[in-house]
Amino acid sequence: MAATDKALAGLRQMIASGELGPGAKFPPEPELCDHLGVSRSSLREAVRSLGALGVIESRHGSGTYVSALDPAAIISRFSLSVELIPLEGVLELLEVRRVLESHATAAAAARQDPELAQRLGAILDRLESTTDATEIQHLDAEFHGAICTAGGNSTVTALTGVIRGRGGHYRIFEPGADFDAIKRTSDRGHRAILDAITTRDPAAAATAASAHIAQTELWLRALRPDPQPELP
Amino acid sequence: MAATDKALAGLRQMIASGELGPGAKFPPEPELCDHLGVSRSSLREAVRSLGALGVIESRHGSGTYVSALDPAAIISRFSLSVELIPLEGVLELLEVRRVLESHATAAAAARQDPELAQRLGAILDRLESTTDATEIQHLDAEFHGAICTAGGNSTVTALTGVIRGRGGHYRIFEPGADFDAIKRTSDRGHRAILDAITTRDPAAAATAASAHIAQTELWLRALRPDPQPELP
DNA sequence: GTGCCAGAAATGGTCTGATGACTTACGCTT
DNA sequence: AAGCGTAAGTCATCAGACCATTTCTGGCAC
Repeated sequence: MAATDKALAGLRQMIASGELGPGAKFPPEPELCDHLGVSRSSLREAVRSLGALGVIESRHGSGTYVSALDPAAIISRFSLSVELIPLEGVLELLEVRRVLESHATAAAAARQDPELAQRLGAILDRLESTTDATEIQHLDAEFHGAICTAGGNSTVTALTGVIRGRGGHYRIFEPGADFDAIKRTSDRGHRAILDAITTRDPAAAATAASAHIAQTELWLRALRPDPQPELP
Repeated sequence: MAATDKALAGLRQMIASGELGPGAKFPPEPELCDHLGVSRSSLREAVRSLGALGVIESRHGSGTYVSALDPAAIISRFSLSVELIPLEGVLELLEVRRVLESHATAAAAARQDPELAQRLGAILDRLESTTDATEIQHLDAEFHGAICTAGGNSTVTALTGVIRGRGGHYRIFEPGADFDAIKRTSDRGHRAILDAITTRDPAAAATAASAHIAQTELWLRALRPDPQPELP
């Protein structure tokens, strides 16, 4: 087995066996090299691999630690790869978002939480009064994110967030011929979702969310040419 | 910005900008070091990071290439991190699987595909006649995997597969007091799913799949102590 | 005794150079 | 034209040195 793979397997085993739980500190690099039988370079490459996956994290001058191993945090790391997926693949991902988010929206509607509806309404008021593409994107994320959070499953929130972030790189809301029509349709969709939540109608909420995201899929399909994601 | 981060950003930018598409080959390491302004160690750590995420892959003696950037392949890389998530988190993930897989099962039922029903029936025949834990796990994966594939979204198939694989590390089907009852309930659940697919009833299929996976969640909750995932 | 500060120790981050291992391409032989 | 061996190209690994950051420790001032 290759050196880096050996180190990778060893590190994973230390976590999987329970020897090191969430937040635990690894031995210093020289000690790990000795224990795993690889050079420092190979060990460090293995550490980077697990770091990219959100499993461990190194702090300069302090040490290397097992992460919290929280599913939401780990899924968020996916954005590093998802942001590079071409449009073809993004459309498949949007189906995942549609299914998960309509589920979460129904769960949010089932909750007896007037404060949530009020907060969502405030977001929509701001969203409907702006035409700035960046602001639209942020408020849209805030709206859907708040609903998913109310849905109660942080993993779903993280996953839908990653996918939504990827879709956001395709600027639907650029000033153009169709801008007004698209914006009006989008605003209507958001209001339909909020109405269903306000009236505590989970089935209507699921339908509204599903339709809203399906509409986004249609817009993206029309945008095929020239995707230019911006990296942070 | 740190050297490795600089290299990471540079590599991602080369892909995101379209300079290098799926399958394209990167320049040799020394050239990349020069271009990105970092040492070879730092470059290699950045490459490993993106490799772990399934974005690029290095082939010894050949070169470093952009991966296919297929969403299903990228999601499959998640198993490296998901397999390390503690039981608490796995339960949240199972809700994701339940929602996605019941959707995919409904889609499979909507298809007019007698050959699928026949194939699934053959799997269940084998599954019902075995009591070996490993074989049960494999046949269960084959059954649900075939259904998800028929659902038509490879991203959903990959995601549910990763989560199912994680759950599989908790051995529900170990010989014990409840083995017979659990096995019988599980078999019944599978048959209910197949019946719904055979009769082309998407709603019933979604319900059956959802109930079946919810049952798994209950069994896992009862298994809290001593999870020992086996790494390959 | 408490709080602060400087220095020392511990630890990860980066760079350099050399060597090994594998793949690919080329040219030679048959 | 096919097969084969060699050479070039490329990634994999190791070793050692030095830098940057964090953390610990001891002593000093109050």
